[in-house]
Amino acid sequence: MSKPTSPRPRGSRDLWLDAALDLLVSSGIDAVKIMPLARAVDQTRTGFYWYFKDLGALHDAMVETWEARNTGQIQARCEAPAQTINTALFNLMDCWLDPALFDARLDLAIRNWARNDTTLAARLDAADNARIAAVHNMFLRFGYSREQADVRSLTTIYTQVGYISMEVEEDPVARLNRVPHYVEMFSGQPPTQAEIAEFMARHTSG
Amino acid sequence: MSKPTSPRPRGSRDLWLDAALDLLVSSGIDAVKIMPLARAVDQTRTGFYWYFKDLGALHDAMVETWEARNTGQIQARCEAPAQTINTALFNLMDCWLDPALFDARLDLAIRNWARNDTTLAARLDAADNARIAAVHNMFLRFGYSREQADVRSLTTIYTQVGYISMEVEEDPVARLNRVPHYVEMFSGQPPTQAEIAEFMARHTSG
DNA sequence: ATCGCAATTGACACATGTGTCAATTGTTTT
DNA sequence: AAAACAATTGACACATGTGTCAATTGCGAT
Repeated sequence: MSKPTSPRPRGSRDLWLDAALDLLVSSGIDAVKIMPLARAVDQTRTGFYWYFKDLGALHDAMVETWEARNTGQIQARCEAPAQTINTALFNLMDCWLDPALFDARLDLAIRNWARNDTTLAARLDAADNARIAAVHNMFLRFGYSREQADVRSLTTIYTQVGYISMEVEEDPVARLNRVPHYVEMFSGQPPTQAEIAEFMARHTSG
Repeated sequence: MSKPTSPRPRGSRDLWLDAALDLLVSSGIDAVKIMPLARAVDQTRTGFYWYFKDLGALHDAMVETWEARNTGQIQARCEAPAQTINTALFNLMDCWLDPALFDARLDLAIRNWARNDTTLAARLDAADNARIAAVHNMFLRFGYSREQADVRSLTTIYTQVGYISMEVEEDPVARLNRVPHYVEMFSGQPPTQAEIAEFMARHTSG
């Protein structure tokens, strides 16, 4: 009873930044304001200014976090060694299934934000082009023509962005079972039972 | 010289509504506020309340406009008579190329808005399901298995949403030329020269 | 011309948000 | 324990937004 109301623990830069990213994901950039943030982290509003110059500085930090977090993950997957195009595609599909490899919700939030922020839009555009190029090179590596690699890489990326954008909620098992069919569409060739089994094994751990 | 400053023409419900939709498309729902809107239409802020009860009433009117505008267009295209799956898919592709058939920018804006509005999200979800079902039925109609129709209809819709969502800007000719390749991926069968020619002819008017 | 309704207006009351600053409180370091 | 630095605080000044209301203006019908 000696502590009537707990004396408010100290803040930190990350306390604010993490809360800001959560808010961005759940409610969009327009909801990322200092007053609601202060309520969320149980700090005084003005304390914010100790860690950040102003709202803009917070925004910058958020974008940097996103870039740092998602950088190169897709590229790495596309460049991973693989015997066949289907194995390579299964490697890439890991990203869409494992939140640790790719934060889809943050990606969507950033995409929405970029719609009203031209400098961010440029950064996002560069990221998108890098992703498309990575998938494109993957198809080239397995002997597809430039034209074929064009359409197939675009479809692969568009499908993914569309899937995220629609915030599809489906049964995880049904979703997993559909992946081999997507792979078949993207490559134009049915994956072998061995390829499918290897992929499934990765995503059915205890 | 007897009119120093023009005496501000009268307003109307549509004057506000159209401006609101423009703002929604260009800057998102959070930018749709009465004061900026008043500036945009050169009216007094309070005049707004003559035509709408409050901001919420305007929002409702905006959603209704969207539903009225885009309703059934995709369904109609999917149900249009066609000899082959590829012809049917080309019919559907018309939507993605003709802004009069489908307002992609408005669709994206609504999708973003729905992310922070649960009742709108439900309406959008219903619209999405209707679209997927329409494409799904189209594949069934041409003899695809339920499983194949599943994956192919989803990929078709996801690709479209992804394309819109990424706000891709490409050369119209390159874009048009890619369509037959998309159709081939969606159906799994190369379209004939005649099918392609018929489609191209529709989109190469004087 | 004037009556009556449609449309517009400014003043008011209120809410939420930003950013600055001087004063104060907590925590280390010497 | 005192000095030095880190972190927090409330008061202040200001901006933008919402919604109500009574008064006024504009316009068409009689």
